[in-house]
Amino acid sequence: MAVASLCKSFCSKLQFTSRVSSCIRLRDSSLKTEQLHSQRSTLQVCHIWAGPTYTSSKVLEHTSTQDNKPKHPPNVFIMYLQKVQEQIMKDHPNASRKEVIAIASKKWKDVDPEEKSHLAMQRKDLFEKYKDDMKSYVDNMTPEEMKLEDRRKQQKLAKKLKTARRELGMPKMPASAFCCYMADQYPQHAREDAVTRVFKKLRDQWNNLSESEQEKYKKQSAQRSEAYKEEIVRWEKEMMEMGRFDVIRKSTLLRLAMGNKSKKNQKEVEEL
DNA sequence: AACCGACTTAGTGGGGAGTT
DNA sequence: AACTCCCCACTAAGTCGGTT
Repeated sequence: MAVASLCKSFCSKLQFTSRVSSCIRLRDSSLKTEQLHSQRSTLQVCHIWAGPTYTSSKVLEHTSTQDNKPKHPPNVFIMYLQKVQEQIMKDHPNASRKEVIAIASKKWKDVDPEEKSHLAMQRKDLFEKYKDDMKSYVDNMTPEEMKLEDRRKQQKLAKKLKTARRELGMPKMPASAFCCYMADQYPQHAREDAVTRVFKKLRDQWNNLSESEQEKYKKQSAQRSEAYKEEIVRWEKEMMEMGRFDVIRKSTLLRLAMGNKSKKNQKEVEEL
């Protein structure tokens, strides 16, 4: 709450138009109050709070839904980085994050072995505490936390799958008739009004189009859909040849398994 | 044992989800 | 599809835990 009130008071005094994207940090509560007192952090947080979507209630909502999962402690270099970065930023006010890390990395090589071992000891303690905290977290997980953990795992898998598919060039889903209409019309109206209003206008226009006028876009969409079907079959065949069954759609795998009429095979596929 | 992936920090640019 | 804004990869070095 100290963070909230501090930011609110600054936001009321200052008018910011731009925003800082790293608002996630706030939700992680990793920005300490002391850090906020430094001008740099305060300004950054005020950027976040001054933004149109991150109102105080939203941030509070995020923090209140935080689970209690212990965080993995940083390694010794990260601990060192945290220690020296403020000074580096003071000495090199225009340095990018990458440059700050590079400077710290260079300094790290010359750090006194005694200091390194001191940090290592600190780190060891933190890790022991982390293990204890983690154990009691796992032992005392609430049904909500279990659900959250499951969701995390699923999200992670989904993300991995998505990235793999993208990297392997999976064809994109075809655009709907409405999307085809938007693609056709939007450029002509883009500068007329705010985006949401243009979209509303085009939505209304779309709804008022006659059957025959809509037909043109339905045809376009159908063509794309046909092309997609061919592309995806080709792509999935290619993936099978590469042995990448993990990226192929479940429906295709199921169909193949059914085609083989092998119940064992189908079971295996379903288990994927 | 050796290797690999995931994770730790913060700022930032870019990707992508959500919106119509 | 275009746009906004949220979210994530990237960057550094080191470490853990799982797999080969």
